[in-house]
Amino acid sequence: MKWDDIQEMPCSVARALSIVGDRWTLLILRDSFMGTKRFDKFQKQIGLSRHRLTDRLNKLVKYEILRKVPYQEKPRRHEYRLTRKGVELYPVLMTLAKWGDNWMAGENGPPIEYFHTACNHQMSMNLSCSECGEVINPKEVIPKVGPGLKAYSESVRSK
Amino acid sequence: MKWDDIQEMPCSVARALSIVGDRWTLLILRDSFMGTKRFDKFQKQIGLSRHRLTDRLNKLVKYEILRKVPYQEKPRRHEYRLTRKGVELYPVLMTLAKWGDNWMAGENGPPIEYFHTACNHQMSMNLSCSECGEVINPKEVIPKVGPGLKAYSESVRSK
DNA sequence: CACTTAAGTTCCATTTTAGGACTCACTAAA
DNA sequence: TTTAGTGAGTCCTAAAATGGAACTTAAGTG
Repeated sequence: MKWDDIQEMPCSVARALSIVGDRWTLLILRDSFMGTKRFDKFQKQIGLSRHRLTDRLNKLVKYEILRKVPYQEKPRRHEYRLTRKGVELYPVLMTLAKWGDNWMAGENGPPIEYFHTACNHQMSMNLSCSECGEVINPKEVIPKVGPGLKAYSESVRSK
Repeated sequence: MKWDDIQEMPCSVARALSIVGDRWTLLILRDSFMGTKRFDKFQKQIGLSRHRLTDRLNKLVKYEILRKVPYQEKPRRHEYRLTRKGVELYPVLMTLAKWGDNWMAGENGPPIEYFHTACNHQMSMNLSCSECGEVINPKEVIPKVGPGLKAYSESVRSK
């Protein structure tokens, strides 16, 4: 199976990873969320080759996760900003960060801490139910076949 | 920068990705959460080469995200089960899935839907604040230098 | 004019990956 | 008692992805 094929899988995790699941893309997005917008800054902060960075940024623009916004003419220069679609990857980054904090931080503790201005507390983030608001326990969540998978199975069967 | 070097970065996202941020690992874990435990089953469901799978499973065992549990002797066979550390990757998978549902599902809708037995509703998952319980708005979260980053800067400066 | 900056490109050597064939230890079927 | 099958790998080679350094373009600076 080639990497590009996983985009076809009837699985939202696979489809998301087909865009964001390579070596560097999530690190680029981490920097985007921290305010980085320009090519050289990404390159220095992340330390990947310029070649790769060009590639990844173009892919993110193609999939409308970042967009190029000109910030000067003569010479024409532009910066990369998160779109709505990009901003919605925030939970992915934050859950990764939390797991890293919990399991990979080492003796010095987490590198970054988070402060919630809405309630004035240092905090961490949990998953909660959109309906009842309670914190999620994985055992209380049951995955069921949804319309996308049903349609897929039918289309496979009819071949 | 080599891939292995990102583990040294003072960033929890980078450290988490150094383990789960390659082409296949999160797909393996997705299957683990869906109940898959055996080599061949992973291989068939994901469609990666056996060679890669061996590699990835060993890495996950090494980092104590999965553990090998024997289920028969003669010949000795074992299955791969999530550890506590592994189970705590649940939010990462679910936030990826939600993003995929929202942005990559296509006209047929999401392949999987989720049902919360605690409240008896079909639901999706949000990030909420550990302190006040409110749903998180990224703009209301301020990252601050934590102890891990402070220790790191000091150790760099003293060189 | 020589130097610098931002944002890429080009080239080449090295790494990683995909996919198929092969192995090993055992069990079940003919 | 050969034959086939299964689970879990290992080995090999060609193809793809990557890292690093040097080069390019279009300005602006001293």
